[in-house]
Amino acid sequence: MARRTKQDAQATRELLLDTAEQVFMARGLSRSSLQDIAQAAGLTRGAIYWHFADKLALFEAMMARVDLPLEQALAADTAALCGQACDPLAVLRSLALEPFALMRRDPRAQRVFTILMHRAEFVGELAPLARRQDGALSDCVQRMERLFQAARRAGTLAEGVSPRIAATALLALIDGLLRLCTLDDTGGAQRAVVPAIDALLGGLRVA
Amino acid sequence: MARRTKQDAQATRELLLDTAEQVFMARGLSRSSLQDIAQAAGLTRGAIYWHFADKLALFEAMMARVDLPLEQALAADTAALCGQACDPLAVLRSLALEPFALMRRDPRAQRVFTILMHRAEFVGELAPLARRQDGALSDCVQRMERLFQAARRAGTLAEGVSPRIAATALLALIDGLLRLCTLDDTGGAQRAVVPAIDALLGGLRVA
DNA sequence: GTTTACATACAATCATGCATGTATGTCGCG
DNA sequence: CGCGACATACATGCATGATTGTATGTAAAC
Repeated sequence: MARRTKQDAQATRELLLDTAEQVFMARGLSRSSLQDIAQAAGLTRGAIYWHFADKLALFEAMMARVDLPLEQALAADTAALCGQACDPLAVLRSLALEPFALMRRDPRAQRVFTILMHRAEFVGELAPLARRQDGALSDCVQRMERLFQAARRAGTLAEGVSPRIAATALLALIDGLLRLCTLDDTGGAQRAVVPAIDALLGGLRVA
Repeated sequence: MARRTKQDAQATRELLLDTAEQVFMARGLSRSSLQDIAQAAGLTRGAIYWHFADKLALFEAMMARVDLPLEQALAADTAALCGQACDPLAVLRSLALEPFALMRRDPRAQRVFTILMHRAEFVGELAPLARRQDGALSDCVQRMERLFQAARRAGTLAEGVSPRIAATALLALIDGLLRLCTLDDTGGAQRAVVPAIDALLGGLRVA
């Protein structure tokens, strides 16, 4: 095959990313060779090495397609809801539900979440990615912590629990629910998302 | 080197399992070669192939050292606490805290949990292991679901939420907390364990 | 004509599984 | 109680396949 136009090349890049998603999902990150991905895409490794430096760069690009929109959506939501000066716990509820809404409306996000949760070993060469992921997590905790602080000032957060602890608890619940949702395909876990988050926030609210 | 006595061989086996734990922890399951493990243990691959069929069998044996005691502890706890006919939600609280207690008192369990959560891709040849893990999980959910049913009969479970949903929510929280605890070494997540579980159970209790 | 967007070819590195070597424990036998 | 004979608990060596990175070829776009 020969050279295509720039749009074609961009389409090839997206095809590689889409295919990588599915191959990573099916065989796991480490067991997926670049040969597997290229073949599944109907191309050769040459195409991959043209568009990406190596497997790590390919994986990073794949994550970026989902991570960045999610973080933007979270930031936008926070700003919009905080502007209305409503109950901070209500804002937290919306934020907590956002990743699950994203998963439902975007199968690409669902695949990437599944890969992150169950199909990758974040160690060695992937350690920097893990640290970036951790950074996003602690950012998330900090944002939620501020909202819990606001709830404390508004008098809606229970006495005994610190905002930091509350934020960590909520993050853990979201993480666990995401793990369960990406684990079982029956959708049994999805039905527990809203009740679980409501129960936790209810338990964190003043009696 | 030459043949050792049977106790020596057993010690070698344990040494290989201990070493595998640390190597898997450091480099991840797929990036750890049997050569790595043997060398770290001061032995050769021959020793590994003598004691275990392959890497999968080694990994399975490593998990069994932690999984089986945990499940036994959980079953024993359930029986003991249920025998006292106290509040089912209190029993659930004890059960939920058990894995974290195990992690604190057994660094081996902590390493294995970390490997399970962050250092392995449960797909392909590891899929049967994932399914066994899922089985244990759904067993856990069923056990918790029965306790929530008891709470419903005792009138302590909130009206709106089904026992199944409540059990799934609690499992998700435990899973997420375990993930956070095995992720950060600062111990910040550990301080959130008890408040988080109490908050969720509080939110699931009648007002 | 030059650059782009790939395909193809090649060399090097590993990890695995197995086959074989080997020294020592263990046990039966006289 | 000594002494083969066999089994055990590894170490070593080798063949094979898989994967990676890179170097080079090539046809079309610009």
